[in-house]
Amino acid sequence: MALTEQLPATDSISETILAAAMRRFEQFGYGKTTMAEIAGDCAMSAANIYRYFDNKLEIGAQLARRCLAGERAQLAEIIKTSGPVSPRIEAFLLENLRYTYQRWSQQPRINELVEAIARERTDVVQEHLRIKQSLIQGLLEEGNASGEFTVSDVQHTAEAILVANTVFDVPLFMHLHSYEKFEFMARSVADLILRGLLARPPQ
Amino acid sequence: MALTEQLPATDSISETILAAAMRRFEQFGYGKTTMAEIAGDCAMSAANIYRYFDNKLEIGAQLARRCLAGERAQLAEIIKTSGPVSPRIEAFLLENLRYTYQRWSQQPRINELVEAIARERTDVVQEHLRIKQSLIQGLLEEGNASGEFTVSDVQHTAEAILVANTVFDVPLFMHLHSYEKFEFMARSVADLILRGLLARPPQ
DNA sequence: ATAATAAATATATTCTTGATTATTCATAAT
DNA sequence: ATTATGAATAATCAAGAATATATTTATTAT
Repeated sequence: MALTEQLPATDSISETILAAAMRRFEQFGYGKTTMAEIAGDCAMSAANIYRYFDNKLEIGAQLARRCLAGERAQLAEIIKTSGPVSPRIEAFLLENLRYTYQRWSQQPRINELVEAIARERTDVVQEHLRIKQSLIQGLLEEGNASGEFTVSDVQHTAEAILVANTVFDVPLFMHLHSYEKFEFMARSVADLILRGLLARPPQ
Repeated sequence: MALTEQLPATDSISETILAAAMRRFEQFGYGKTTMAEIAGDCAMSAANIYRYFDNKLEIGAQLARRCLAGERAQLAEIIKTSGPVSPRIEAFLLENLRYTYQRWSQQPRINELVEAIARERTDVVQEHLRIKQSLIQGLLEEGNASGEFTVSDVQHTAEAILVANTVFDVPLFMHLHSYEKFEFMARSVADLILRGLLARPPQ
């Protein structure tokens, strides 16, 4: 299984538009940025943007996709180290939390973008979750192969692990606790799950 | 540990007001119900309600507390059966989901009340979670006593179980999947957790 | 043909203002 | 004293006009 995903081919004008939009979204937010402003930054008319993107939401969706792909690249980086799988699963889940929290607290504008997309472009988020699930699935398979785990249904187990970590994945919850508290809870959940995954000696 | 909670002492006029408010909230929702209407139903002036409740939100909070207490009573009912603890934990988590889903789909008005309270009276929800956690804690202790589990830190484990089930507890997520899908996922998560809780034979 | 635009239209947002409603208070009834 | 109210005030909501913005279309330039 390839851990590095393929990016779609890109043409230069689309890229220019995306870059301009990203700068605006970062600084002023998705809602406050107008098509005219993005166009102005690219020295073109607003109408011309529509030759490259269906609409504003599609620009947002493409940027959100990249943002989420970056997050997954970071996660993929973490788990591709060698050694036992358990600590890598824990590291994966903790990194996932770290990313959610820091985007929520440090990049509220980007977060606003991601939330808007989550609301109106469910497909983007679902793709993200699907790929994250496949990353976990890979880890489970690796653990099975090495004898560390004996997971019979890697697909549904990976899904369950993801679902159990929902609270660490949704910015909406981040205001409820301090980062330290969340980190503690994520460790607890990870440990709880890992205890169940570890292979048992035949009874 | 007492499984039945103590309700606060109540006087009759407060009860009349609460009952009228509940009928209105059920039928028309929290937002659309006015203090004047509640007062009218009780044949009193709106001003008089303020002799019994601080404000409208407090009426909503008290009703929400009762609603959540009813939910917990149902959960307590389920887990007080005898026999092995594992299936009772699973039943607890499934019942928790069932309650969330059916309130979301069948009683949208009541749900609106609970959501308003969740937003503006965090304390009510936190108390609910605290007591649910203590219910799970009781199960873990029971499992430890019977030798079914070997859980070293029942408090934090109970918290982790609750946190891992967040998605089944928040109405906001209910639109994402069918009930059947949620039920399947809740089973997966429960099984994942239970595998880790079960006592291992000494290695 | 392709790329781009200005002008036209449709959609969404903001703002204003009037009405509704929550809450308080001074006063009356018991 | 206690219970209750009508009237006053403050806060919120809702409807609609005005504005701003997204998107489409007809046209121009290359």
